[in-house]
Amino acid sequence: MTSDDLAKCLGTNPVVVRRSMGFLRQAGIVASDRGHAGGWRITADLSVVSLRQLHDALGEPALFAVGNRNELPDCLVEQTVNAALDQSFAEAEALLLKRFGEITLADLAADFTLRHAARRNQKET
Amino acid sequence: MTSDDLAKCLGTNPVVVRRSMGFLRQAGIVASDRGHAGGWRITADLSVVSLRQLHDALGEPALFAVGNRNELPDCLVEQTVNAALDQSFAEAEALLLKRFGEITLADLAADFTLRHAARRNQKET
DNA sequence: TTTCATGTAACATCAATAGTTATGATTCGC
DNA sequence: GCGAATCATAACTATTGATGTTACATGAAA
Repeated sequence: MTSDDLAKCLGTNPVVVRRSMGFLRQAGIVASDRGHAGGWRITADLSVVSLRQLHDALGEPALFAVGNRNELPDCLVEQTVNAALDQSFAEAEALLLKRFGEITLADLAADFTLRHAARRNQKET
Repeated sequence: MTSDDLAKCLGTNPVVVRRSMGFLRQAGIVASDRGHAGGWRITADLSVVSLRQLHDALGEPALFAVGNRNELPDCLVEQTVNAALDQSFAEAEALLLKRFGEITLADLAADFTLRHAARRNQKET
């Protein structure tokens, strides 16, 4: 599939698609071919690639909307609050990454198939 | 304490302080006095106010850095991905809010006291 | 009545993300 | 080989949300 077509599906720009797909290529999940009839291909086994791997491949972007203003503040109040929040966020992050690790692209494909069939049935009724 | 003094401590602007403190006042956690010798007072019992309550009082701002582009997309792929992520995020959010509910301002005050004593000892040595 | 505060609206700034344009490099079909 | 299709990438622009600022009104105390 070309970046142009993907961009249309995603409602965005082909360059934006290439930016993200480039990371997935570095991780060996997809490959790209230049020139005529080129575009993107999935190279990995869907049952092996987890959401966790995609997250890692995309540079482990921040999961939480908030974070410490300073990692090592002089202010003792700030240190105290940071410590309390760090602990809670670390637990939540660990759980989130664990769940991401349990969901593979094959799982999503299977769920998609169910949804697809359900929609088709609905149309026939 | 005045908004001006708080702003200096926080390295920000007094109006920004008032914006946030206004929410805490609505929740009954602090009170403000105008005029001479006015400013902000804590009105709640420190052992009763949890981080969860602060979070709620401040309007339950988003905890996660990512979210669904559309809540109810037509696209079946998007629906599939949303469902998978929603589940994981819901679990992580529940855990996070639970932890926030377990931490009170009194807990933070106690931890601060320890850190304060530790710093003092370090200076004496 | 002057001074010190908060309350609040309106505006400005900043940073991060997303989007765009432009150009170069590669591949395939003819 | 030539030209069209496609990715690669740098540079620039636009958008958005959070934050910061200014200005002015209101209220309370000395």
